[in-house]
Amino acid sequence: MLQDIQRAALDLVEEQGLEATTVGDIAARVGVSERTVFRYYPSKEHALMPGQQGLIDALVSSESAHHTPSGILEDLLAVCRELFSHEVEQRDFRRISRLLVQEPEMLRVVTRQERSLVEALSSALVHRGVLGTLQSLLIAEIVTACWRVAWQSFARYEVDGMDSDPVSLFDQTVRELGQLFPST
Amino acid sequence: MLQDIQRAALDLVEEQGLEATTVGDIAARVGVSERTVFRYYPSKEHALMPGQQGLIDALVSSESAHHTPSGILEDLLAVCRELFSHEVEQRDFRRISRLLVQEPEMLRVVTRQERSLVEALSSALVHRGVLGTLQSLLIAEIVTACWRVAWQSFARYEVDGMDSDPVSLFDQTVRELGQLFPST
DNA sequence: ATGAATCATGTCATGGCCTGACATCATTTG
DNA sequence: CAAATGATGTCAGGCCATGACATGATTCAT
Repeated sequence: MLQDIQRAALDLVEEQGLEATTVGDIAARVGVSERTVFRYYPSKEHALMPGQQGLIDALVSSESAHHTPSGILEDLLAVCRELFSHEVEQRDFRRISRLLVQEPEMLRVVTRQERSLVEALSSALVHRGVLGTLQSLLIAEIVTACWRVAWQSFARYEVDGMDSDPVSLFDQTVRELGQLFPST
Repeated sequence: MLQDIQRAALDLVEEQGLEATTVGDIAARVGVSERTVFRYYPSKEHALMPGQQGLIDALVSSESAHHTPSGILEDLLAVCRELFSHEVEQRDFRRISRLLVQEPEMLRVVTRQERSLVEALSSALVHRGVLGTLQSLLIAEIVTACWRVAWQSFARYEVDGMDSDPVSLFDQTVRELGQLFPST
């Protein structure tokens, strides 16, 4: 049912656009009542976007042998890289990616939901006891930003019909990030 | 009127919390109709948060003598640093800062609005012709993240009743950021 | 000063999102 | 078989947001 609703939601947004798609439409498409949609998803946004719980879990539960901010960041980005390559295989990841570009509002939905990621990750980092609050917050923001930028780049390629290797796209993002801070 | 509404909105959120404060409450407090509130602000969120148009304008219109990604980032962060110190002088900046910590949902409001900043800045950077799309996007995300982290840190100090120098807080954020990418 | 145009505001209606309360039906379980 | 459980529908209501239109004030040209 969860998937039925999400599929219907994505179908409808592709057909009619985001703004024109109401929860009632989605419910009707699935053949359930509007109320039922809200039983499965806390909001219309969540029905459209599966959320990043997998990413959150992976990052929060990841271990790091390093004890420096830069080492920890590196490990977290490695986790992202790994997960990103798997995500692409998910059935609806590409559809959502295309919507990210075609419906600007979708990116806001994503960004809003990613707050949970930043909050969970930063507090998990603080909890490890190695990093300060500011460092943890900063790292969580950077990791999230990387994920979003890589994803958005991937999405652009998808829409343009170009084939792209998600992993190398992620690597490129991280590489560009590193180049922003030259070794002086 | 713009300020009247915002003040009333902030007053009410401080008194009753964010969730309990309706647009009707705000309108009643100011003595206008609900409809009028929406004439001045496109949404309840905007009434609470003045938006970052000043920051957007400053960043987008800033000039940079540098032609490397790292140089441009450095200049953009300098603009932020400058603006940040001014923002703190604004009458309601501290109030909003406190709400950022006390009402978690407020941070989501901010984050959502900051999408405009990322979009405007990244497309402005692309337009300068020096940076690629991915680089521009990445820089815009980093700049925004820095602003948010510095602001959030400032807000935490505010709530804890500690005095803090916003500029040195911003500097610290940038410094920590740099340390995430060790010169190898 | 007058009449028209403009502007700010209010009122009303509507639609979409979301939640709580309760009824209903099917499934499971003892 | 009967009770408990769970999934779903129905209904009511509140809040956010927008469009259409009326009204009163202000401005401005004559």
